[in-house]
Amino acid sequence: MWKSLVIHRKELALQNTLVNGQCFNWKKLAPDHFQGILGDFFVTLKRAADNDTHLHYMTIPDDSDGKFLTLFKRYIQYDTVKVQELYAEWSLRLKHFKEIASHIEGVRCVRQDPWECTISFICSQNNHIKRITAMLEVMRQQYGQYICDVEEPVETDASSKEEEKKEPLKAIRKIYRFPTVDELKKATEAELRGLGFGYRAKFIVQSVKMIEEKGGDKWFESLRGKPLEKVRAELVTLMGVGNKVADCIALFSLDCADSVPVDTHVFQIAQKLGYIKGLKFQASMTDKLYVEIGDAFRKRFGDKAGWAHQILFAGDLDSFKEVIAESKKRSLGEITKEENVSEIKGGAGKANPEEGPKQIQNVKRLKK
DNA sequence: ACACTACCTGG
DNA sequence: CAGGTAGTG
Repeated sequence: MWKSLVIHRKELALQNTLVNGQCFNWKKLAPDHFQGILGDFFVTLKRAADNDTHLHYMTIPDDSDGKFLTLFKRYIQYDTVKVQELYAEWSLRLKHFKEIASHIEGVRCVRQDPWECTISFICSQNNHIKRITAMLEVMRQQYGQYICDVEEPVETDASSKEEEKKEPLKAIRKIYRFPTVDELKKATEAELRGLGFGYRAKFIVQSVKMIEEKGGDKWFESLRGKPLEKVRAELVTLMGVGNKVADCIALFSLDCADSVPVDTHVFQIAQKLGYIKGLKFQASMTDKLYVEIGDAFRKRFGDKAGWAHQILFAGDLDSFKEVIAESKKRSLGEITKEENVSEIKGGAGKANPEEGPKQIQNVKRLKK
């Protein structure tokens, strides 16, 4: 049974929020048509082309008591964050932010379950979204609780396309929820390797054990509300969790809106644009440098810098790449030149008077 | 503190 | 090479 929730496209664009790399539990069936697994529910989300204000949803099991709606609202931070206000504020404050953001409206950070988020991002290292999504699907099917069957059009390759054009093949996809700590505890390294997790298999097994020893879900909950530095320090103790993954977990599941995950791409952009203090080029990421780049973002965007980061880099997906690549480059360059940005509400980071755009002269290639 | 590398797998 | 990390000099 279909129901609907009032939320404008500009507050939540399914494409820009659900499959931008912050979570891996959603599948795009068509534009504005997605399916995913959220808690105990299998969810279908849809927007009509002629309706900007309503989001339609259907779940299995049916949401007869509104339990899903509560869960979903918390997931998208419906009551707590208005992204249009953030867009407006940064657009006003920072030249060209608007230019970028106008191409990628409705980007939100979702508030995920920290346990699922942690395992997901351990899988994300040195990996791409498509495979991460596939790996986690396998993990759910192997260790999670069964929810339901869903009929889906089967993926066709080019050669067989002709014959299947008339009546597209349907396949049954079995939907399972994400395993609990106890459920995933049963997985062995060999098992996970066999399932295609590669060298991450060991990290998962060890981290699951560590998480359990620390108290599981209760440990994660105890991290909420703590400052980012503290949260990151705790998370980094897990095997397979470094700064970047820790920041992803903090931002996407533990309410650290000021967390700025610095991946290789952000690192390279920051370097070229002189986000980094001093003129000396550094070939590799260090703890110090990592924090420095994050601080540069926090100084410019304030206590929700992680959201700004997410909006700016959500556009790095193929669908947007060409459209905004140029405007983004200019924009980020512009941002470094902005004065007085530390006045932004809740602006964090230390003021640094002598900081300014410094073109790095001899930027050698990062990778060969 | 920083540099460098191995590491699973597949597009 | 891909939205990294642990381990080693």
